Amino acid sequence: MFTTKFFRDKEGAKLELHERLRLEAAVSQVNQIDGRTCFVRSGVYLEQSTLLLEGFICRYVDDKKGLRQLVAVHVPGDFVDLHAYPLKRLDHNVGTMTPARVAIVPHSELDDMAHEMPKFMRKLWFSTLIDAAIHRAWLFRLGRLDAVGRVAHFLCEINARLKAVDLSDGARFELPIIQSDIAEICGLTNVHVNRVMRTLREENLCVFRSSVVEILNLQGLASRGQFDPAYLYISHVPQPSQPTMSVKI
Amino acid sequence: MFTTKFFRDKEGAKLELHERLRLEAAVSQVNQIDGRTCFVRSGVYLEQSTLLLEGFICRYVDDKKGLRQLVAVHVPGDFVDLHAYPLKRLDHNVGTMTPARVAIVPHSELDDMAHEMPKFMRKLWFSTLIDAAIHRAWLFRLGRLDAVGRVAHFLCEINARLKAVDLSDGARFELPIIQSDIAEICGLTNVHVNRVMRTLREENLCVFRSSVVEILNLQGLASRGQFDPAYLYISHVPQPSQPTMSVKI
DNA sequence: CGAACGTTTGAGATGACTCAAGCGTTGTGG
DNA sequence: CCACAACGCTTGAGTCATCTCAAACGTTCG
Repeated sequence: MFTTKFFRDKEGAKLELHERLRLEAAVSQVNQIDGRTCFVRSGVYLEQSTLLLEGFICRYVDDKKGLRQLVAVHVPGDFVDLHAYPLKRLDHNVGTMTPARVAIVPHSELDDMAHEMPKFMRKLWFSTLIDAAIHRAWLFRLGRLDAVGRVAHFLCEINARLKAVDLSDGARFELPIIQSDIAEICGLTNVHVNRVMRTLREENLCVFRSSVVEILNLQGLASRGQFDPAYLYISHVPQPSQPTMSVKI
Repeated sequence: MFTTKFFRDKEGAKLELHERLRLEAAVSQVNQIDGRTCFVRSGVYLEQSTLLLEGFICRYVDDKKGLRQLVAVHVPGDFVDLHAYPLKRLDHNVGTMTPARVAIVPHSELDDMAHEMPKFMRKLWFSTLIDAAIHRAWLFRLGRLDAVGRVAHFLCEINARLKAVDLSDGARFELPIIQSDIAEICGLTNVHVNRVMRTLREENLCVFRSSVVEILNLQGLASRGQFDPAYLYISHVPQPSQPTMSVKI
């Protein structure tokens, strides 16, 4: 089933079975895409959106020197460019980070579903708002955290999101990306990301080797990255057993 | 009329007159709020949203030292926390930057409008997606620009947004905020923002004094901040140069 | 007039960057 | 099956942007 991961564990907005089935039926095709391939260009008119089934996809903006800033990373179950349904043209590019399997949903099908199931539309809207909430967490990360904190925050986020779709056991998961990807996510250079990873290793917080992330001290890593998963709106997340660090303001 | 500025000039999603009138009718009250006041706290259950009529409002996240990262700035005409309609609880705080006049719209009214005018709901969705697009531009700003670029980018954005609601003549506008606000927006210290403002002044790009921004060289400022207004989805903005066609990243 | 607040400037510290080189792994073609 | 190229990781040394701390200055307002 294509949609088993979509909206899994979303607080207050789970999909009904009939919604899930209708969405399944709306899938026009399933594609395999090579790794590191851009498949949606900024500014192009779109009539379909992409549900990610397997692999990792990112959204990014190019600067004038050709460097990239990633603005989102997507994990299986994410409706990657659902916002293209109302927007029609995106302000950024979308590409795979790894080989990926995706399900294509034509916007015309979403139109039909909007008539049939207005409540479902609300849930799709909700889904795009979670992406926006993640953007805000990323803004906090870039604006207020130092290099180690940024990487720690990112790893905590991905761990939480992968756990929600059973792709992390809560402390260990596959993440087939390279250090320069993390640099493009965290607004750092790849050289510095390398030093950050060493720091995380030396502080026994986290190890990232051969595409596997192993979190050795989840609470410590979360504290280092000031990570609070509330913005992910995942059900049953034990609320931030807050890092016990009272700090004088 | 409360809604004259809302969705003004939005590309491909202008409001019909009857939609505008219905929204007017949905306003339950109009409030005046003091400057620098938080009026929506992160995590609190909400049953209404806020349309900004006059003044400036921001959304922000606190870090553990009590420092703030602004994640959005709103200008008159913005439906500030419309995303609270589907989300119900926000992941951030909302507060005024200046004294502000706001119109309150109960979510129950939006429910009614959803039944009466499904197309209007689509436009509200669209509106929240523009906020997300702005988040992405801010991510680019923080991740890829240096201090001068960040401030330049921000000033270009505010200029463009204020111009769309007739609060900038395209080069000069009131912005009653202080340098530390810009610091909290751009992920810098207020001391450094001060030096950046001097640089912009010395390079004859822009002057910011007594709450007035005067852009002396719009093109130069945009170039310094790598600003491309496409993400604002404003009608009749001269479209940017389009992307290249290579596919492999 | 004085207090509060915001701006400006200086000097020194530091975190992240740049450039450069070496190392390890993987995949491939001779 | 080895050699080598390509790629990613690691480390070092020097530079630079931004931060921190500190002080002075300007403006507003009670």
